Amino acid sequence: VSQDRERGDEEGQQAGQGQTFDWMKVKRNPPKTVKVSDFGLAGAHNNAMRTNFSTRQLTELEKEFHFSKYLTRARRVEIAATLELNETQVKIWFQNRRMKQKKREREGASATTRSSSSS
Amino acid sequence: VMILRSRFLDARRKRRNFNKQATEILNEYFYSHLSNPYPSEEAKEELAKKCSITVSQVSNWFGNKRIRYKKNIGKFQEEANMYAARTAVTATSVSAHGSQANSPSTP
DNA sequence: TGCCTATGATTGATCGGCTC
DNA sequence: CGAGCCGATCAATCATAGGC
Repeated sequence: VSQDRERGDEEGQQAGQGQTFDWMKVKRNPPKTVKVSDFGLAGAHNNAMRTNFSTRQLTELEKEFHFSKYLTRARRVEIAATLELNETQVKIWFQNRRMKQKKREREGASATTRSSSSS
Repeated sequence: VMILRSRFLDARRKRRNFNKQATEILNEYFYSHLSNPYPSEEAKEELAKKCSITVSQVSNWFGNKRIRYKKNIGKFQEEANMYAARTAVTATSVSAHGSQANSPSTP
């Protein structure tokens, strides 16, 4: 029957209509791609936002991925240095790349599931 | 710099909008679960079948919808009320009847 | 025809949970 | 106890579709 529970409205400010649920308040922490010493920033924290990989970097990463879906610590260090990226960025790229491939396989498989629907 | 957006392999971005029927189904689910618009894998599959689209597309749709909704709740108010009213009827059919004018729960 | 908004897809990075 | 992985999601952006 009743299935509602939550809330912690402390702000005390609301338009009034559709209530504000938790998922609407979710905020992601900004990336921490700390890239110190680069520009004379007067601030203190330098969070680099979404990195835009160059075509060269993507090409290299793609090549590596084809060679091996998983990275070894050594390989990661090497690639990061070569492409001027953080080890974390390389690690995450492979992570995302694997997920991307899996998604593709899944979608492609469903299409293959056709043809012989014999009887 | 600017550079390269050569997403040279973005031909697939030849997107096409979904049918109005599909959008109806997706919105109906979204607004009837506004407190938690995160369909389970099973729910996504069912929605995908009903809408004749892939599960990934259902995920994309919910992902975009959630982000854009919370980005500008006011802009979706009308749409929200419309679907809320439309689905409110089904909820009341179970219990006695109660009131259906507005949304339940009001702290 | 040009311009602006709506919308589907892509993707670097985050979040929580699990394994080792 | 922490590092890497998975699965889901976020958030910003791309490129096109649609309306005027």
